[in-house]
Amino acid sequence: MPTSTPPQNARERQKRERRLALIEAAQRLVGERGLDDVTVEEISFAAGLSTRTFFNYFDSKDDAVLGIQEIDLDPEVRAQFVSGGPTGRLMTDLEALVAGFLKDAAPNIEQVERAMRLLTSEPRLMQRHVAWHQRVVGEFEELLSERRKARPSPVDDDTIGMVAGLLMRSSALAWARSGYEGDAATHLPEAVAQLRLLLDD
Amino acid sequence: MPTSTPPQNARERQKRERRLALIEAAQRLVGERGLDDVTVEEISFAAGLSTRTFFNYFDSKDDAVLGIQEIDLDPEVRAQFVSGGPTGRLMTDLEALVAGFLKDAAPNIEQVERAMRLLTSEPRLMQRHVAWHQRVVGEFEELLSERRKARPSPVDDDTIGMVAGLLMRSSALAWARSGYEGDAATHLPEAVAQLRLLLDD
DNA sequence: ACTGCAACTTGCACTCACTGCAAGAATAGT
DNA sequence: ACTATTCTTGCAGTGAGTGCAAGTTGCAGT
Repeated sequence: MPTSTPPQNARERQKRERRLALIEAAQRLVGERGLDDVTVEEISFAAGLSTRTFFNYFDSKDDAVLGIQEIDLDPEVRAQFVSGGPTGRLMTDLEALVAGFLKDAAPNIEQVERAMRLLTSEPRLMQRHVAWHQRVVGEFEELLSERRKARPSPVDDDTIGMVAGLLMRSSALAWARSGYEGDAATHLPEAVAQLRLLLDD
Repeated sequence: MPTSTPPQNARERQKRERRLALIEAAQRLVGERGLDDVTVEEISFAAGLSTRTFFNYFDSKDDAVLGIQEIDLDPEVRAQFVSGGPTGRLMTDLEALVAGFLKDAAPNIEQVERAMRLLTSEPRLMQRHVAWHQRVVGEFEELLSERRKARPSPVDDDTIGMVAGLLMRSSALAWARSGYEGDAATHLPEAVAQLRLLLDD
């Protein structure tokens, strides 16, 4: 059961369709010709929209290629983490939180996969990608400072947030290495294990 | 004794001076008026150079504000790490490596401090900053894959690189929190301790 | 169906970051 | 002093991104 109910009215549907069309066009054209040889005008035209409208949907060309969107974590996962759950052990709960994010961030697996492939062929995109990643870490930190009330920790938000970000990225990389089998959250335990291994060296 | 010998010939000296002038002008003007209300033309003029020359020194306005430059790690630190030293224990050696980077990355303390302050007042800069940070992590990974020959590790380069990046950032943050007392490397042990604390939760 | 409303799209005009090129100035080596 | 090299600069151009105001389209109530 999807947490976000699919849109019923025409407005919402069109919005989603247009967004999708823009991402699809951007990824396809950039894949064919390279990031710097595709203009926003071309992407917009290919998606059947005006250039101006493109910028109603995305802040930049790069964002469209990466399909970057607002992150809205499953409220249930969020609530549970903030209230000190699900297990009460921080590292374990962090794992659950990151898994929730990974599920939310990838509504469309193929799109994410394409984005990750373009990320390696177009290094410039990495900039926007890590900026997004940083925003997610910021989100983690907010949740942490709330959770702190329910269950204090001697470790500061920055460190925990960065570790959460590390786990997210590490499992995404493992997922890519596996040839995009299943979903990224599958590789989370592996990421945690690697981290422990290093620290216990 | 500084590892990089100061430049003797006029060319090198001017280059450094012009670079400095551009950074100084960029930081000052952006601090006064905000990132989006300062043009590259104004920065260049304030530094006594042409707009075109600005782009011979920096790839973007943001880079100048942050004073981003090529990273060239102390060859000695580099060689020692690659050959499996200084202690042979990965986490400890990583700490030494990061300390080396922190020293190299901050040739001018005040400049770095100003950059870090602007980083909080101008969120857009964070994008370029993390992109730079990512480049450094990439550098770490190269060193790791070389070190691997001398001293293999069961942990993969990605994870180690990210942990090194985490330590670098964590100690920079602690340094900022301390009101920029001394230098960032001072706070490295603290960063490691925090990380261990979290993992051993 | 009609109407008024709000959301969305679009064209237009504009600013400015950034680039390639070619000419000119400064500097280093001999 | 002569020359090769390196660096600066102006110029002309591309294209990303923005504010605005005028249209268009879907929505809700009557």
